[in-house]
Amino acid sequence: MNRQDELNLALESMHFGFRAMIFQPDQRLAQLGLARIHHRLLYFIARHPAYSVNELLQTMRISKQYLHRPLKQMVDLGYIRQSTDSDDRRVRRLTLTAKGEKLEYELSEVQRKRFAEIFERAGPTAEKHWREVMALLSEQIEF
Amino acid sequence: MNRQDELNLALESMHFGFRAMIFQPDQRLAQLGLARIHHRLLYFIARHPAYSVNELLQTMRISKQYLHRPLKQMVDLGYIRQSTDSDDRRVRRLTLTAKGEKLEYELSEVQRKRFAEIFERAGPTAEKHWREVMALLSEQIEF
DNA sequence: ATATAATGTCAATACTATTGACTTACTTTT
DNA sequence: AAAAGTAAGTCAATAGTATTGACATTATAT
Repeated sequence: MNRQDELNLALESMHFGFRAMIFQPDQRLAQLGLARIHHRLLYFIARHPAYSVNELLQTMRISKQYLHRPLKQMVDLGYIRQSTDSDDRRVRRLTLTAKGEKLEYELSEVQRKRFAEIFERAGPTAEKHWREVMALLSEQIEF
Repeated sequence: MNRQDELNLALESMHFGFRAMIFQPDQRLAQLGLARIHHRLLYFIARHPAYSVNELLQTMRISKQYLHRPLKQMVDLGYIRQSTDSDDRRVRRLTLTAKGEKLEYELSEVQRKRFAEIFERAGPTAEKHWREVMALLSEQIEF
C-alpha cells in the first residue's frame, strides 16, 4: 500500500469512526423526539456549568440563530435551567437540571464506555498517541 | 484530571477533529455549488472504479434515495461516467471522468496533506497507534 | 440621553439523510 | 412464454444540521 492509500484510509476511518460514535446516542435521542444538537447542548453545559449563552456559542462554534431553537426547547422541556447573572442582568447563566444531568449522563456514557473499551483494548501508549494526533487534528485552521 | 474528563476530551477531539477535516473541502465545494456528499461520491468512486450503484450504496452506507440526486448531478455535470455492465445490463458501472478525477484529487488532497503533516509531527509510532484506535472505533456496532 | 452589549426571535436558504411508494429495465426461474 | 426477482431510477414527504439577515428587547456603560 502506498502513502496515498494509507492517508485515504485515515480519512475513511475519521468518517466512519465519527458515524459509529454518534450512532447509538442518535437512536436514543430520536426516541425522545430530540436530536444530536440537543445532546451537544447538554454535553457542553454539563462541562461548563453556569455558562453564558455567548460562552456556549463560542465553545460550540455555532451561530446564535441555530442555538436558539434547541436551547429554548431544552429549557421548555426542563433539561436546562436559565438564570440571570447577579452582576450583569443581561447575561443568562445556563445550568443542567437534575433531568438534564441524567440525560446527559445517559447519552455521553454510551460514548465514553465505547472509548474506554477501545482504549483498554489498544493499551495506554496507543491511547496517548491517539490523543496526540487528535489534538493536532482539532487545532483550528482559521474560522 | 479523572478518567471521565479524559474520556470527555476524547469525545470532543473527535467532534472538533471531524469538523476541522471537512472545513476546507466544504468551502471549496460551496464555491462550485456542490456539497460534502458530492465529495464523498467522488472519493468512493475514485477508490473503487467501475463500482455498481448497489456496491456504492453499501460502501457509503446511505440510502438509494439519498444517493440518487447528488449522483445524477455529478453525472449531468460530467464528473462521473455511467456505463452499462457488459454481463448484466441492469447494472450501471460508475467511474470518474478526467474532470471528476481532478476535482476528487483537489478536494481529498487538502485532507491528505493535513494528515500527512500531522503524522509527520506526531511520528510513525503515534500514527500507527492512532490507526489502531481508529480502526477499533470504526468497527460497525450493528447497522 | 445615547451608545454598546447580551440575548431573543422570525424568516429564508441550503445541505444531510431517511422512508415510502412506485416505475422501468433486465435477468432468472418455472 | 409467464412469473418472479433484482438493479436502478424517481417523486414526495419528513426531519435534522447549520447558516445569514434583520430586527427587537433588555440592561449596562459613557
